[in-house]
Amino acid sequence: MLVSVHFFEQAAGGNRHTGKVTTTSTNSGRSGGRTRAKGTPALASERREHLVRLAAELFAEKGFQATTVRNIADEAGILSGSLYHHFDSKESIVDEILSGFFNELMAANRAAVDKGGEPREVISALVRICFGTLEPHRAAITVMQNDWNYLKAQERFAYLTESEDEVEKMWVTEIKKGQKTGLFREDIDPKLTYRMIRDTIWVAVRWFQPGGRLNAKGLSDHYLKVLFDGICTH
Amino acid sequence: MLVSVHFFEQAAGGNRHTGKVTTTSTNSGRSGGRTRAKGTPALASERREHLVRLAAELFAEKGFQATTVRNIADEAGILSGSLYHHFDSKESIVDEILSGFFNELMAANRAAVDKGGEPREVISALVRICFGTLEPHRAAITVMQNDWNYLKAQERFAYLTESEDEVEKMWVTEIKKGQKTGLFREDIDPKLTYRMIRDTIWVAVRWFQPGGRLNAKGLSDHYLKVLFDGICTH
DNA sequence: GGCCGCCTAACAAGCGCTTGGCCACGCACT
DNA sequence: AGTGCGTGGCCAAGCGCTTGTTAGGCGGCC
Repeated sequence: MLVSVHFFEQAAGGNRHTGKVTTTSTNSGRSGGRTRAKGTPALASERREHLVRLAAELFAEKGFQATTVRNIADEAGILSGSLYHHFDSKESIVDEILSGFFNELMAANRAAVDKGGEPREVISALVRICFGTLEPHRAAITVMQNDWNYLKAQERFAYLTESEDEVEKMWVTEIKKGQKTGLFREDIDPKLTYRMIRDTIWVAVRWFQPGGRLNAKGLSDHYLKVLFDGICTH
Repeated sequence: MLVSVHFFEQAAGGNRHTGKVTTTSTNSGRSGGRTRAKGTPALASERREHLVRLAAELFAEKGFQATTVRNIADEAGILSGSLYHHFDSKESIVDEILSGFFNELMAANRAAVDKGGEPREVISALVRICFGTLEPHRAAITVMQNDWNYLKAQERFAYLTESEDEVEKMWVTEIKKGQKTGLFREDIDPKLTYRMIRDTIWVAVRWFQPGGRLNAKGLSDHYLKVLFDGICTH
């Protein structure tokens, strides 16, 4: 609504709707180049991937539901209907983004747990993994924050809930292990503690800026300090 | 000819609209008796407040943008257009909910800071205040979580940003004070720490259940333990 | 010639909101 | 007692607009 980011090469290219004025020249000017050069038959569509990245950028700013297919098309300099040549629905776009993110995240999480070690080390690793995804997967995390309820209600995105459950088990197991070995306090609730850690990390996507004062490592270090030892001096 | 209408048209008119039957009980109680008793001219509309509460419940589940005026009207057993007899826009409904919440929150925050005391006590009080609003103001907090970006872009809701800034100053001031007196560690970033605390608290509205295992006090106690001293034993 | 990428043009459904009117009630006034 | 009238609550109908999606066609490249 408020956006209207678009650049104007589109004005020439799109040449608008009711404008009519002979489409013809339209194409010639804009995508005429296309310049996919010579070789490269574009494995599994290079254009498609580009569109996904454009969509991801918009999702990262406003979330999934708040982004319209016309927003995405505008950003790409095409019309909304043309998107359906590459995707069969708006949801399949976000599916591609989300499943990619979750595959990577779950693989990294499992590796960290399988590697073993002291609970403190494992949890440190998990925290670092999560913060580490903040930059490369901003879109997926934003969508996960804003549209979780909407998406998880659809069976297509059942993997969201499944992944969530699996991750929770990892964390709770590790926290309990730490309590047994006397490393962690007995008077904290494992499940509750996990939830708060999880939320604190992911919600950071709202104010985290890739080029900003703090990078993923700085955030992780800071948070782990507070998490393990608190903000008080001892 | 036209006279014939009188008796039942109202009852029929009540649950109209495509059969549907709506929420039933709502109506029966509603315009049938009307029963506003005798005196009580209903100061500033008692009906209106009821509608606000219904809307708040829906906002608490799905957020503001995801809730339609027809959802609200359905819940009340009336047609969407009828809502505009009480409110002049959908936004004025959420405004009522949000401004009420922020007035209460800010007053409590200011009181806690003005009361003074050790930074640890002040911060404890602030944390408890926030967790304490989770139950009575679920709707406002959910909206604040889901629709913050959309709302803060409109000047009508300028008080959101203003309040946010004021609260941040309170927290940062208090944290820095604690660092100066040697109570809090020097190696934490006040602003960053505040943000993480804030987010952790508010985001709890997603899984917090009023009748559940933990109430606001339980949550506060647990969180303050971890915040001040960490999850490790010492 | 076949495919890829895109346009044109529309669709049905849903959105927030408006307009105009009907009805029941309560108060005031004859 | 009756009449008149204001008012609060709602319905009926539909406005203009946006949403995701579809159908068919056209042009350039291998």
